[in-house]
Amino acid sequence: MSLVNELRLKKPVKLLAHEALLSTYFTASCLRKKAGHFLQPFGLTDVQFNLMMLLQHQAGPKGGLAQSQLSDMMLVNRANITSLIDRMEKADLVARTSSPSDRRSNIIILTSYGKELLSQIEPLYAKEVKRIMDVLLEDNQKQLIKMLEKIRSNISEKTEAAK
Amino acid sequence: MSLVNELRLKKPVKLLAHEALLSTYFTASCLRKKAGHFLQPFGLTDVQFNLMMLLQHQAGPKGGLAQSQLSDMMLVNRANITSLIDRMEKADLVARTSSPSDRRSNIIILTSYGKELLSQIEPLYAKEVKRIMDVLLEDNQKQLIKMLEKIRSNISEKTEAAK
DNA sequence: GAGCAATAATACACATCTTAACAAAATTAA
DNA sequence: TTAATTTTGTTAAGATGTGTATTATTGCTC
Repeated sequence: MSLVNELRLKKPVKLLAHEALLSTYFTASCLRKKAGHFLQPFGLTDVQFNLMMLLQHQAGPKGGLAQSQLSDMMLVNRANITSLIDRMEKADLVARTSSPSDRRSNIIILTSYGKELLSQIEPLYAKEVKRIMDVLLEDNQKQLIKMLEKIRSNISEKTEAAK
Repeated sequence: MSLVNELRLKKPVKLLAHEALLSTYFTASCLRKKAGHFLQPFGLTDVQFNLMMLLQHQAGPKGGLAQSQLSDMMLVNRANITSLIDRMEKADLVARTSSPSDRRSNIIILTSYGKELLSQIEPLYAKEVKRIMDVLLEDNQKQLIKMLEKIRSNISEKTEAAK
């Protein structure tokens, strides 16, 4: 089913480039919604899960990531991370620890509950991601990644949020 | 530059399918940010602009679209449209009119200011969309659209928000 | 070393999104 | 036709996103 049908549009999108943009936009929206529903039974949002995955797989040797690193890796504003960590700390998913080398910086780590919960969800999540993406052959997935990369490289403000 | 570099990740994404998902997600995020910055000088957000485009190009013969139609076309919840229209009405971009055939329904139309503003922005917007997407050949854009369509078709809850 | 610019986190105001609960109106069914 | 169901829009609570301003620290420069 095409975008026009899925969105119940009455008329086709005139500009191919615009349809490509809208497709990207709405596909991401669908993926986020799907992730949200998948994670709801575990009491997590997609954003919270992504943050926990970063802590699990991208943390340095000492463990944990600074809030500024998290905002870079999630392409969101720093201000955003503050309230996100507030909520996740309240839910005992992560904890703020102080950095020995920089007193301005908070190093965020997974709590034992956070680790436990993540280890429970992650294999199921990976399986579902594979299921969804495996409508495309591996080569096509690689091609998709390349094409999206080209598009991003052509947007001047791609790192704007990392400020 | 690859996703891993753009997000300053320390380690590669292990699962190809997951990288494809994240690529889609972050590319959409970049496109939205770009649109937001492009529209800021005109006093519009990307969401408001998209809604105005729908009113301009998807309205029925009588002109205007019901809030429920807008929520379908934007893949967002109905509750969302209420406050969005509130803000846009306050900014004199659109107006609520009553439907002659259904007293529950509001038909949303562009104000003359909204029309004027849109006609000013639209050609510039189209030009910029073309500029961004034309890093891909037409055939590649079509292929991208097809691949994303396949992915969406494989997500069970793709129309969930249209409820 | 003193002063200044950059960086990390926070606070605030506001836009956008979700779900759930509600009232009013339209539609379907018995 | 009456009753049950569905649809439309609104409200409220809460999560996520933006930009701007502020505070505390760090690092650079002279």
